[in-house]
Amino acid sequence: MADQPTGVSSLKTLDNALAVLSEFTLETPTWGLRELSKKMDMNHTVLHRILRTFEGWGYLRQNPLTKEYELGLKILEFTSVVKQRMKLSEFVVPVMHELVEEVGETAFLTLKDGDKGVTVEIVECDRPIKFNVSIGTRTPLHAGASCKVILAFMDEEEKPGVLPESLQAFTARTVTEREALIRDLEEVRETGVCVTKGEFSDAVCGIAVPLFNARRKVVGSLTIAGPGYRMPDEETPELAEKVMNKGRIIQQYIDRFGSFY
Amino acid sequence: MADQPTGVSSLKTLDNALAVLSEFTLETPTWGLRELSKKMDMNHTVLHRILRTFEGWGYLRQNPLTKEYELGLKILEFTSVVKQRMKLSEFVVPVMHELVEEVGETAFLTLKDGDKGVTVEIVECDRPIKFNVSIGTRTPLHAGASCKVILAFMDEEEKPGVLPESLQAFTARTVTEREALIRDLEEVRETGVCVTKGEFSDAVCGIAVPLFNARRKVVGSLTIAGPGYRMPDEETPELAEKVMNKGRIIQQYIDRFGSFY
DNA sequence: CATATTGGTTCTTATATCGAACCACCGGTT
DNA sequence: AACCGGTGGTTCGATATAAGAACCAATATG
Repeated sequence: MADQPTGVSSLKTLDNALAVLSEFTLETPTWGLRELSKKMDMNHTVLHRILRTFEGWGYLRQNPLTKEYELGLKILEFTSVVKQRMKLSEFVVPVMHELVEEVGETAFLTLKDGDKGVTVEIVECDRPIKFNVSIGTRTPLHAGASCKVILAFMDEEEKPGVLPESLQAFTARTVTEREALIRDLEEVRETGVCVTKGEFSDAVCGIAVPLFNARRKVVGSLTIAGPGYRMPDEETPELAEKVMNKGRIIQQYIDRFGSFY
Repeated sequence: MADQPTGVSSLKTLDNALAVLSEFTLETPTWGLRELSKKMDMNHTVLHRILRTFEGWGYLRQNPLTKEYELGLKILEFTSVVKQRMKLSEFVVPVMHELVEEVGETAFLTLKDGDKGVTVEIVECDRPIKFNVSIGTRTPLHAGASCKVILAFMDEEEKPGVLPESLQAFTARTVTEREALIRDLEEVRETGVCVTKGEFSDAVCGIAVPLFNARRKVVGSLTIAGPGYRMPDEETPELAEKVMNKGRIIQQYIDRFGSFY
């Protein structure tokens, strides 16, 4: 998390507050008042007021024993709203379940949000070893099948804005060469599907197809991912075909009901 | 949504902002600037700044076509944090799945949050007709099995604070008589399980057992719910037994790993 | 083409936030 | 017990900051 504020036309108090909220992450889900005030280099009185206000609304709550603050249950209220807005559960998830049945690997749906891909829905497969990811995860667009396929189908003029100067390497196999990446993307555009091996996480193979809105702009992707040894090269074409089929079904749904502007 | 602020030691700007955010509900997920400013009786300039600040952080986003605002994907980031904090996915959900297999109805986990019960996890059954509920739903504690069972096991001194003056009726069968409710709760405490029929939603039967934290305070409940005709009186004892069994397993887990302070 | 919307911006005033200094409490040291 | 360093929490005056009337620009409607 720990995003940057926009800086333009924003409320300082609210900016501060949201910066505070963003510190409650998977890595550091709880904070003491003083502890967080040091971390953020923020006057502890100011921080205290912010925490209390959030607490009053249920966004945060204080552990009565340790006095530490953590995210409150109020947050959960919004997830239903977001998801229903994306119309995910009623139609897309069942299709994802079918896909998981067919391929035996975890499937997930990614949406483009600015210069990041966000995992918005996951259907896990029923095996002890499987690809693991959390809802809400944000990753740059240049690595991993789910994100690369989005990048591949973006308008040329939009790309410069979302690609950073230097492409961060997540594994030894992440494509960090601009030229190489562009060649990759061209191939993805030709075949209509993106297959990656260990680019974002070691030993993970991903197969992804793009999803478009009514104006033919990429808005996200449908992906399956699993351990590389279960997805050898000779089987990927067959798997890719299955992902593309389900992708087409979801696409038809989007076209008809116009979600994901 | 649309909760009240606490009023004590809070930041007005942030309070305003959170009040704004709370207007983005399942019923009204999108708002135009002027439209919302009227609804909230708030100067549109002020509102505009709030919306823009939220937008800058990804909590809201503006539909570029309609110019309306809606919740952004940033929200999803937090859900993983909350859930992992509750340690739900890794252990509790599998147990809930087992329960759903056994009884063939939807199961859900409710946590007490102040004077409300919050649905934090749902495992739906695999039937066309089933009980439906959204994650994050907040309901008063006096109606429905999932909430009544929490109320039943709360400390006596804590109850006055959470029970409103008049008990809202959700259906014709909601218990709104204080005396009757107290008798119900006593029975629940004796049997250790709460069975309700159509108290919160018409024709819905719910069976719930309480969950306690390390200090033996009720923190939530495990519930199954389905259409009344599939859960006739003669079968409820058997179903209740199954819910209690799974409840015990989850309870053991909580006792060992101490989630849900 | 006038009117009434909409979203968005500017600039002044007054108000709401900041933050130093302040408790009260707790646990360990001396 | 007195002291220290560490919590979380509170108070109140100075001033930075957000409120809001008046203002665009654009679109839609008659």
